[in-house]
Amino acid sequence: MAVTVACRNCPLRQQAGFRQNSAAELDFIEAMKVGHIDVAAGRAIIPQGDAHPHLYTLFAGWAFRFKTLTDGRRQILNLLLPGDLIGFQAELFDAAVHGVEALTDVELCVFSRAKVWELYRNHPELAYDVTWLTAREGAVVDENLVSVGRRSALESVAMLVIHLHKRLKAIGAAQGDSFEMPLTQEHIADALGLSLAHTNKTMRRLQQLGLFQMQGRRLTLRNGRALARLADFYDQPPMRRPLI
Amino acid sequence: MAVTVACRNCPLRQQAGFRQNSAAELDFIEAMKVGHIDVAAGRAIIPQGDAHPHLYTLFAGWAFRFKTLTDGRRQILNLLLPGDLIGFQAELFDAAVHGVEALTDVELCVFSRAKVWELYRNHPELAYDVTWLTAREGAVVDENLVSVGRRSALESVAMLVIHLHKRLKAIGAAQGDSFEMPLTQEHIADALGLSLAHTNKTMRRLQQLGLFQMQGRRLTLRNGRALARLADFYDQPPMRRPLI
DNA sequence: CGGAAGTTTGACGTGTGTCAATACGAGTGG
DNA sequence: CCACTCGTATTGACACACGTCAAACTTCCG
Repeated sequence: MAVTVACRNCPLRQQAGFRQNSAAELDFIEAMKVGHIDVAAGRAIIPQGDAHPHLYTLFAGWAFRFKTLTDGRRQILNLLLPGDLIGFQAELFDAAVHGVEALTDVELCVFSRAKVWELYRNHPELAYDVTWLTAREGAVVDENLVSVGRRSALESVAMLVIHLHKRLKAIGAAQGDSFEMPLTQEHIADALGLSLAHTNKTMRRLQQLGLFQMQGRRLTLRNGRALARLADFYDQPPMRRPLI
Repeated sequence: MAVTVACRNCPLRQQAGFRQNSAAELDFIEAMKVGHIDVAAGRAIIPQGDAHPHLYTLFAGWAFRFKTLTDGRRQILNLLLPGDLIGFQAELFDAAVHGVEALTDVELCVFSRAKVWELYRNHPELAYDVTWLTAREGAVVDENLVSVGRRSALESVAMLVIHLHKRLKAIGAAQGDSFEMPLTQEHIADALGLSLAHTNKTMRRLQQLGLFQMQGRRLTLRNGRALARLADFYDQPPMRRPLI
């Protein structure tokens, strides 16, 4: 069960990589927040095609955005981690053109759609943050698109592992070179545009090569350098909000 | 040569799908605009990895965002058409993590990065538009990712053709069922994650099936319904800005 | 006319998909 | 504590969509 905390004391804000908000902003955020809900692993947060979604922030757990074709083929667009915004595209457009599903049990902060405009009018710093978060999500999708389109299966999985590790480190959810890994091989396949069987063989090979290791649901990097070389991943400096 | 027009008279604004701006907004936009430049087809608008890019609006012509791996493999992330914003991610992050290249000869409106913050502070409607444009670009990338990851070559090309036609119609750049098509088969291959040879065979096949036709650089839809069925494309209502 | 850029085609190889069987691990109920 | 079950992981045999390579052809343009 979630222990509801005032936004000003939100543990996410303590993390490096989160901007310090002013008192006025925190007041507004708390006024805009209308609830805090739990969603069980595997349940929909926003059904694909839904017309009147809410606006959320992912407080705890993992989720993912996806699209499915009518015959059932599914593409995972990107993974959502604590601190990510959910449902803003649906706010902007008429209906959600993608679905969002909880990957683990998840806690969401619910915000009032009605106050979005007030946010833009009275809190430009927050408006800027919203744009920033939207663009950052886009950058993640871009990177995934390169994997799916131009990397081999081996390279794609290497990229996924190293990229995940980097994101988790940034929010303090990695322990050194290892982290909790709730993704099923089917999720990985759907994220990378691969089949389940081939995903399995590829992960197996990367582990035999000594690049990483899985013990239960915990993934440990064994040779980050080699993974990065394989994935053609040169670390960017972490993304910072430039204004403010 | 471009005939520079005051933003208030910008022909793009006449198109359906563009929001009406207030006089104050138009004043601000004109003050923020610092130039109007031409870029020849094939030249870089923003080099991949550049640190201090400008902020642009695509006024005329086509461009595309892309990423390349160090060994030269290239993935086109999405196509940019008149009215699209260019260089905003680079404004938000430390450096452009992707490149932008002119596909045809292109005209760009150049805007002052220094005034972005003023835009957010004094013109929330415009700030909202910026977020909206960012999210809409994301939606296009999402759709492309589904093609690359989960559609066959035949389906992907069908999707590209029909999606392009839809976007061009929305900005008045299509003539009925046909439009000017500056993409080279190599561009299409790089956008869809295919090889050049296979892209050619696939396009050839779709034409033999009577789904579309190319005469020189002009593409004409011959059976939009069948294309849509192949691509599993159900038309969404056009995206509208909800506020204001 | 010559050359560069783009398109088309064919022969051939392979990375990845498909299908199907088996093994594993964690719950659940007897 | 043992079946049983269900989701997940693993593996092998086989097929095919797509990649690679290479050559010719077509268009355009300086």
